Amino acid sequence: MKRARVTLADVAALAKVDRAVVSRVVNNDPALSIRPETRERVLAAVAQLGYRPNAAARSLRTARAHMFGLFLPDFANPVYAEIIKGAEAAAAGLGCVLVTGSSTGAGLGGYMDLLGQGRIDGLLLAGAEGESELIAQLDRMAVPWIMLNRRSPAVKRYVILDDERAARLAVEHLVGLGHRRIAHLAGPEGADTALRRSAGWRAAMRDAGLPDGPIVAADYTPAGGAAAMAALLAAPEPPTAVFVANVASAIGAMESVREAGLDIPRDVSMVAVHDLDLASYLAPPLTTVRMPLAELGRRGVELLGSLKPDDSVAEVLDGPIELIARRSTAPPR
Amino acid sequence: MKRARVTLADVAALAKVDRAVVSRVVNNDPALSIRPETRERVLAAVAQLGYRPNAAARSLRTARAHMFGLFLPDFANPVYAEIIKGAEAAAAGLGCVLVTGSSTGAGLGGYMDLLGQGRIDGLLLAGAEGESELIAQLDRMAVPWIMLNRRSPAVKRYVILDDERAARLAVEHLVGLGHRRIAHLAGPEGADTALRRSAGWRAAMRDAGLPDGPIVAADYTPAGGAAAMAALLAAPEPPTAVFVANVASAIGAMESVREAGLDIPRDVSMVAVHDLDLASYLAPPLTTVRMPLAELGRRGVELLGSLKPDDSVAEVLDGPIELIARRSTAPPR
DNA sequence: TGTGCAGGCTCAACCGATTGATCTTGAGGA
DNA sequence: TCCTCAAGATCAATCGGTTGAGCCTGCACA
Repeated sequence: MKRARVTLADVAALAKVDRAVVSRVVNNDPALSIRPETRERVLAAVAQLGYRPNAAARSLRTARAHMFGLFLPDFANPVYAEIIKGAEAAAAGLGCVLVTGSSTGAGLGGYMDLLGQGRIDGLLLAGAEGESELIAQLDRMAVPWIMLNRRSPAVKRYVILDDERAARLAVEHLVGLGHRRIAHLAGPEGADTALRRSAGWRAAMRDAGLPDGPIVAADYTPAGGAAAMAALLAAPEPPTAVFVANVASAIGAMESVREAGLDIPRDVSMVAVHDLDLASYLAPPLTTVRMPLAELGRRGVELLGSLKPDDSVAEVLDGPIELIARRSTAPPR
Repeated sequence: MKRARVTLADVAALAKVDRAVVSRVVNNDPALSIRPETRERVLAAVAQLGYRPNAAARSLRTARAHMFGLFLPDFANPVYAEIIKGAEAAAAGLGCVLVTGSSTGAGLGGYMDLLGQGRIDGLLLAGAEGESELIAQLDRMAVPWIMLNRRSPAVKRYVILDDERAARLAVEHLVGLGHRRIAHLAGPEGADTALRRSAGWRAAMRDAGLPDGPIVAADYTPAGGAAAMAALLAAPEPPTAVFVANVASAIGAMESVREAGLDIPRDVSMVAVHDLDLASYLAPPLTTVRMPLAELGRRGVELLGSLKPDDSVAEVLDGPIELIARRSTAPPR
């Protein structure tokens, strides 16, 4: 294993020019006027030595890290995988990489401690955890941040999806099939996405001239969904359809329906927010509303890259939202 | 939003000491002898100004980035989520953060280009993509690397799990239930994990005095599993049980069984490698073999942190491997 | 009174790239 | 012949921490 550690100076020596020239050639400095043959010599030296600029030195001098942070609750939730993909691609487009951190580690505070000063050019906060103390700390550290799919209480710094519309699509689908008693298996209390989806459900029910059905809150996990669904089914007059706020909960909810000896969609129709590959392989294949999650990650990075420090952002991302009808929804009996 | 940019010099000025003292206090340099009251003054100044060391400057001087890379095929596969969690926790324990990259972006080559020189102290390569060209490049860049759950062809630099044992456990479970025609829905051809799991299956069959059943290769995806399972079922004498090399494939395989009008476990028993939360919520709940995936990530980081550059590692991780019996396995009819 | 020594700090070089300022050379014009 | 100017390249300060070497001061001991 050869240990190289090639620096600007090495390249400069080989090309017989000053380090400054090499730097300017490497960075394509438009202010540089140089003879073509000199440029060739430099590029040849770069190639021959396999030179790559030292990230730390560059960051130190330019005060740009070429790195974005992405903090999320849990890698195990495939919904975040989509967001990561979009963010990663956008970052790569800007010549940057992504550092990811999750709440399953030391939490946002611990994560920021590990990062230290100036390691990232901006931070994306996906999902939960909006502790304003930490936000204040981010501001003190001069790190631009944006919340993804979650509004910040104080400052306008977020990109969200049109969850209300997603909910409407889902409910309208159920109404169109003839359902009238449509329950809502909502997200965790206080979660912003949960609120927006609930609002959409309520609005759509009203528009259809239907009374609000029962609503139960649950974590965005299979276990949470299972418990909540059991509660809904235990009611004296159970719903004929359920609008589930998240596909992870829906997976658990389906299990509860089976446990209760009922059939989807014969006894209960089910539609959930967020489309995953997995949805088509569930039993029965789950009807979902596809949301532009990758787009959300992409846009977040894009904004971090272009935003001025004190600008506020309050964007409802205008991506395709569509109902993917599968076999978990059917007319009521 | 206040923009601070507090440096060592600011702290030193406030505490009326030299920058060197502040640096040594902050880093708990044992070689420093200092009066307690001075130390107090320094710490007070640090706290008052909210000083945090600049990561770039520190990296530049010490040639340590306090950052590890983790490259994986796809964030959407929950198996990698487990590995990430373990790696993240271990990195945090070493005071480091994790940069993740995936093949869905620009690939390993592009990822390394983005990282540049000296940004990471080591790289974990999870899953596929073992192009030796890139490995050579890593060596040139003096980046220690380790493959996770995949052996490298040339150099001994890997940590793997005991996939052969996992396969044995699965097959023995099926044999114990009375199955004799046990098929294998293997991983992608050439994948190292696939080979090891196949070997385990073959060995366990032999030990049980059974002839090898049919074997079909598939991607570690639901779609791959579905296609492969369909092929197995189309055989003149279909198996009564299937050992599936990966839980993602199993999800697709289950769907194929249902499509064929058959029942799990009445007509076909199924057991898959890797336990996920999700497995208990499938229909029926899937019997799996739990592997210490988080442990794998943890150990990878640990080795990166302690390994000397040219050491070789060839470790079979000794973590708990256990069969989680659920309802997808039963005696044959 | 001088010497030795250690405790407690300070000095300053260095890591590697960037970038505004400056120098050199040769051509063209007066 | 002298001056101007621009192309083409170099100089050197700078980013913020780290760290080995060195500098004071005061005390102990002879």
